[in-house]
Amino acid sequence: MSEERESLNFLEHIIENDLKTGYEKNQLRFRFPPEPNGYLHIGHASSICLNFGLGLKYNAPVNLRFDDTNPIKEEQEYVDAIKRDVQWLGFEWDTERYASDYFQQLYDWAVVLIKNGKAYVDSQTSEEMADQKGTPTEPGTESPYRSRSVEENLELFEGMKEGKFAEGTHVLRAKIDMAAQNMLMRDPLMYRILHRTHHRTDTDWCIYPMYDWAHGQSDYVEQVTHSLCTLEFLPHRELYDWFLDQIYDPGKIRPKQREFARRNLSHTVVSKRKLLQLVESGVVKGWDDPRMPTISGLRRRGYTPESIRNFADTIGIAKRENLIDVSLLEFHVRDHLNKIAPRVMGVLNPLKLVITNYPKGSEEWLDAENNPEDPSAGFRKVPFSGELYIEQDDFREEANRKFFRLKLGGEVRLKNGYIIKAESCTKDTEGNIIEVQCTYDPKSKSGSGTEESLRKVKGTLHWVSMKHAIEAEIRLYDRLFTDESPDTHKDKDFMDFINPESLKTITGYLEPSLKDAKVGDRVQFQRLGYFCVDPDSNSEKLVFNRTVGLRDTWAKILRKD
RNA sequence: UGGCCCAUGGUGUAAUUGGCAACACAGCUGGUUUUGGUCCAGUCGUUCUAGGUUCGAGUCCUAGUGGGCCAACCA
Repeated sequence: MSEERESLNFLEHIIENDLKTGYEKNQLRFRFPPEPNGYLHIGHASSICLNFGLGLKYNAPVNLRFDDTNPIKEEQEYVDAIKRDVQWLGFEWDTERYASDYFQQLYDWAVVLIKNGKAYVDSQTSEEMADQKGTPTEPGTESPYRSRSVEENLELFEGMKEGKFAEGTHVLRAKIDMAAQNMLMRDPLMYRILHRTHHRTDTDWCIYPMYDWAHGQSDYVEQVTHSLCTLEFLPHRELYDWFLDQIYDPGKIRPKQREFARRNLSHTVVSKRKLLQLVESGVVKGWDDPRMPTISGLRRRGYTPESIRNFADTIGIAKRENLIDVSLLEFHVRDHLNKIAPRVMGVLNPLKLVITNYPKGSEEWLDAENNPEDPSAGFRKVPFSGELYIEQDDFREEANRKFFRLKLGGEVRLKNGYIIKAESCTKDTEGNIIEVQCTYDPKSKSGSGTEESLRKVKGTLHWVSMKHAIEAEIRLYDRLFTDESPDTHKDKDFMDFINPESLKTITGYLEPSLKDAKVGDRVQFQRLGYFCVDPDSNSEKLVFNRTVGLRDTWAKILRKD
């Protein structure tokens, strides 16, 4: 047995340390806190895997908490989509929570702050307050309303809550320090007036807490021990702690905010605003377009939850800037699909192949192994006949020794079938090859055990019988952007890097066993890649998405030459 | 022109906390193979710079360089 020490990421080190110096293991608690204002993407997946992964590792509960403090942007539709995505990834939350569950508690605590002289109602415009904020190098100036009496503040705040004031007329601010180095400590807003309908509290409230006032207190209510967020919230930590100081009961768990660097994936964007722009501009067909880095897009593309979890585990977590190559994500989906996807044959760029010595009009059904990686997957039958389709790329009139495929006078095996030899080909008036004529060796049938069947030939081609083939729409996807980091160029917009060839739709010819394929089924088209059945399929027509191509050594050789 | 955070092979992340810099991916070479897939073996390549502390520094200190973040009634 290996005695290798398990390597920990920096957050696990923090937790281990906390376990040594204070917390009991059974006190640990985490949370994943999405705002329900958009769809989850691969970056969220990483955060989900981090938080729920820690929950699994330490056998600690993880809450799913919706950070729903802004009724202008948040909708039930997003709540539903987020829950579906987290579940699909394979995680179970302990309890489903909402920041809006705590609106009353938050209000009560705000009253405490006012009574303690730690918060006040400001009645200036947002422009005036912005002017007084100062800059990172100059201190701000205090609001003329900063010294209102506790009684007046209480009355105004209650009035705000009762809906007596119009939006924008008053806010509640924490009274901290207008000269603080940290801009967030310069009397940050705690509440604003919003006469809006909230997806859960309806019209119960016309004041809504700001993120900083809601998040840490929600962690505290839930007794979350480690509140993990991305690096841009680092300056918020001081405020997070200040707010907790105002309400903290020493007998309870005091949550800690810790920050990690968000994972950036190459050749894509993940900001909700930019994703929305892709949808609204029609570059993609929707949030779940298979080219989108959303979880719903990846799901539709054919990614498995396992592959995404493995990806997240592999890339780890740290505090430095990063750009993870999308090929690593592709590696993980291939790795998983290789183990589970049944093999089938399909031809995407058909070239007619005629076997001149095959008995006219006859056919036979050959045995084909479903998955060499999984013997228990068994075998199926595929029909063979004298007229087949092969890939155009698999035939050349002449070629050098590196070309393992079919060339005139050369031999090749048809997968699960016979060894054939190309004798001649036919061209159209423009010189394009439109048909290949060949002969086959009847004794070379796969699996027959004959001497001829055991002959080694250099290449093996996939094929389908023309007569038995079923047609399907095949959607071939490529990266959405031509640049590895499209939204980091100062002089160019990310939309300038849209890959015009991110989607190619063609007709493919598939073996008939695919007739009963169901939406979501994942298969490997042998020698081509992994494909899955798209929800656009119906009883008339099958639609396949290419999840990812197979590793292609031949393409690499071609590139080098 | 203030403060804070970060810096390890091409990419991402580790390094038993100051003790022989490693793992995955990518690359390259070869082998197996009825998928130019998978699998197997091998190989290339790393601590931003300059000082300092120390028997010993990727790790600690100082300075520099480079990158990121900070002035929404967003989260």
